[in-house]
Amino acid sequence: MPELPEVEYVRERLHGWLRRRRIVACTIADARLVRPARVATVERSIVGRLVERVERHGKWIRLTLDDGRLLFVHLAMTGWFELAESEQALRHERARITVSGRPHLTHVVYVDARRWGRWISSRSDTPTWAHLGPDPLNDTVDPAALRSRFRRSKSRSIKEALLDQTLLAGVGNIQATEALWKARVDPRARASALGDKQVDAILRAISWSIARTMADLARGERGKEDPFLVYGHRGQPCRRCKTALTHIILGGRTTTFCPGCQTK
DNA sequence: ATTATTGTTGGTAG
DNA sequence: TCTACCAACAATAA
Repeated sequence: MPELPEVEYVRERLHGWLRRRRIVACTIADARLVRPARVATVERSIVGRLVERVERHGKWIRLTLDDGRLLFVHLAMTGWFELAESEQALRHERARITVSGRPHLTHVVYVDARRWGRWISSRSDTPTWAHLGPDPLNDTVDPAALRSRFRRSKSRSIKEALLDQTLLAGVGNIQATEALWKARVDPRARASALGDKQVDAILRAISWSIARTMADLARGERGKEDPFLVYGHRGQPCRRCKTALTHIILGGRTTTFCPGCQTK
């Protein structure tokens, strides 16, 4: 389910469950999760270690262990973490980390219906992590730097550019759709053609959208009625100008927008 | 039965 | 080397 706000929510929970705890057991039930590494190798690399840090950049989570070992986790479309009360496997459980605790052992379970998620155990940052763009929640994004990155792409739309994790980390299809509506920018506009004002408006809109989703999560609104203004609302009247929202495919993803008030 | 889905990646072509 | 495009990955819900 996750884009940046959901991944941050997961990170906060993991931090509470794992930080300063010792990993006493790890079972990886799905070899796909760690491919091309071996399940036993990854399990062995983290068992016995203390978890020192749980961090996030974009949609990636990085656990730092007390010997410097790093465990990178990507939730992809349907990855999530839950606490399990017993040895009984949860629905779609793919892996489990058991940590020592007071008073009992804690079973932190990774569930993932579609099995697109990834765990990577490494002694140093992966190239993917190293190449991520600035994180709109953790970092101060430099609008001028972002504009110059946008200008380098010849033909790409702003919608496609926003999904490029090396430009900005953590923005997914929902956040991009919502932010472009909020910023009144046509998703088909060439990224290279955007003016300073538009880029500034998009950055503000991304922060707004992330903050709104995080507030919903904090209120425990997950799975409640849909909080989005345009995503998934094709055919409905635009809340600003009443024009019917339409949709197109950009970068292989459904993109809903208002043809009336989102301009190039 | 059909269609859609909040994400990345590897291959290919240019 | 870089950019762009697209199929593939897999399970569920409407």
